Amino acid sequence: MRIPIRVSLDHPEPLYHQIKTQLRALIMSGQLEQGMLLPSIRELANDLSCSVITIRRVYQDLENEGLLKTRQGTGTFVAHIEQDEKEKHKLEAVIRAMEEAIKIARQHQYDDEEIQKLFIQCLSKRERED
Amino acid sequence: MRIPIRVSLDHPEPLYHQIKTQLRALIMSGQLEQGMLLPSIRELANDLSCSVITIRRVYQDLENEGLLKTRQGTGTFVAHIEQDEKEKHKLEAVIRAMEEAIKIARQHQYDDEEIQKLFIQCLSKRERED
DNA sequence: TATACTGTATATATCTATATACACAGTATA
DNA sequence: TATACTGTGTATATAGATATATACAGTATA
Repeated sequence: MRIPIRVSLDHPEPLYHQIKTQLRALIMSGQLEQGMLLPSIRELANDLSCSVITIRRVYQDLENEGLLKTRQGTGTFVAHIEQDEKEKHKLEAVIRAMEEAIKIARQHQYDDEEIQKLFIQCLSKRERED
Repeated sequence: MRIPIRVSLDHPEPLYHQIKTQLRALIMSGQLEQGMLLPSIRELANDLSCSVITIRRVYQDLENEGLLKTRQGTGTFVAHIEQDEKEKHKLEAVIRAMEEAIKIARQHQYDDEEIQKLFIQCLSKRERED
């Protein structure tokens, strides 16, 4: 299976962090099921055009968080996570992102009415992913 | 004058980039007027509990963008920027932040209706800044 | 038991952030 | 008008984080 992760190099956020955040989202949202075998570090590194070491760091970090199980020579698997924990993570991640957007809008002196209007515009013009 | 900039160390975004983005917002939103003398690099570094070099990099980067003018021995000043350019930057920055939030919400399998509802909730519960 | 796949460890380059020492501009005052 | 002082930005050297290539070790299986 091909993992739908997108990274951007001109982003200020470190590469390993972008990948880690997106992979965590895929697991916590249930798009990757418990027990599933992930692509090998080499395969994913090749997909994302980055180094094997970067992917390894991501897998290792997520294993330390309890989201993955890795066995040398065999591969890396999605661990079991309680449904409660998944729901909690999802909501927190989304709210954090929204509060960040609101913070930036307010920094630019937009008032709440304008912010809401702009957001609904952004939401309705759905762009395609290629 | 004290510049209202907030940084967080546990953020994945580099320090100089956080500061640069916020200072740019203050200039582009008109909160810092043309010709205004900014705090010295030492003063701002002390305010934000970071190194003088980090602030220097921010001032230098923004000077290269044409937002600041700096004179050795004298200080760093806000440059003149066309109103059109300011408006353009403001809108782009805010829309970028909102699209990022929407992207994350969709990654977590929220549908547009839920996203809008959550956003309005976040917007209405205005938290105080200390 | 080859061999081709997994993850792992070591060494190197670049980016981020810092401390320290230096050079330039303005101002008070002897 | 010298001169000392305080403020400004600037340059060099160092430590840590991030990303890489390359070589190493464990596991499955033909």
